[in-house]
Amino acid sequence: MGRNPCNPKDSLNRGAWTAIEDQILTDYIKNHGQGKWRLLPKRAGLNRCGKSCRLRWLNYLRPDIKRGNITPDEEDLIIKLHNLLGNRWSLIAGRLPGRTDNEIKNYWNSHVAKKLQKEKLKSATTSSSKILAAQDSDNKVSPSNSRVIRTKATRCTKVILSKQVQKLMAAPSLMMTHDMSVDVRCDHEEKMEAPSFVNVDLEGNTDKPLDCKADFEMNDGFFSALLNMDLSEPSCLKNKVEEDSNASTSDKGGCPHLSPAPTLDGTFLNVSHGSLHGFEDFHSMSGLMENEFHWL
DNA sequence: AACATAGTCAACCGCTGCTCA
DNA sequence: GTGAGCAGCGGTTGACTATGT
Repeated sequence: MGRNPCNPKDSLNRGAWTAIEDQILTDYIKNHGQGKWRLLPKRAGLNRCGKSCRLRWLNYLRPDIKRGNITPDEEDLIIKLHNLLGNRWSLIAGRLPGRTDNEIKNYWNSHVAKKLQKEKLKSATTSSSKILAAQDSDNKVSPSNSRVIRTKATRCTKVILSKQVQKLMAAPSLMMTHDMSVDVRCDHEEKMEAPSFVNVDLEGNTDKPLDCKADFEMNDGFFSALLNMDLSEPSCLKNKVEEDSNASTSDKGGCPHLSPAPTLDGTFLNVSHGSLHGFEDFHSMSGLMENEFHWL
């Protein structure tokens, strides 16, 4: 299935790129743009496979690449993002301008992982930290306990909504704003008249009561709010029902507010004005995504 | 100086998911 | 609905460099 674009038997150049090859590739992409990587080597006159060209450009030659030491701020962000996203290096890199997934992956493996391991060892030796270390260890052993959200792509994909969710969507506390648009499509299309799309208005009202499939499109504001959450701050994860109901639009900083929403297995997702509302905690959000919503 | 070991990072490999015919 | 072609992702490898003995 379109595999093996770089056949080792081909007499293509392999290994480190020369300055001349770099120049040829850079010139070609400047003139013709990137993409069509398979055709690029032939057209540019490079004796490389397209995959290799793509990698070289994305990880090394791109003009917007920031090279050099990872700053402490960046490292802090990498750790937070890794805590949230796991080994989704591409997603993590997307939040660090100028950094590539390969660079972050390498940095993680050679610096951060070891550093964290050392810290863990150190803390494990002190009696007061033993419990925390054990909890951390448990999280690693059991993915189901992890706070890592198993998203799979930079854009959100199909979501299956059950009848239960349909009912919840009719609840006024699920607010679909400009930050999150939803197309809901019925799974039982054959029983329905065309068009098969179900309208969901800003109040969450729907006109079809069946199991549905939705396309979620979340903009940067939504995702930023998610990523900017301080996961170490328990107050971010507690329900602030009264506070939120009184001042739902007075967000300051990255700690999302919560709304008194109905629950799916005790959880609910609410999105409003670029902030993220309504998580009981991240366990529940993981549960929401993995069980009721099919993110994977 | 010579060798061994550890660390770093560019590049490769195999796979998945998306698009399109 | 199916399969080919492709881009992109994450894990791994291996060349190179730095440091220690």
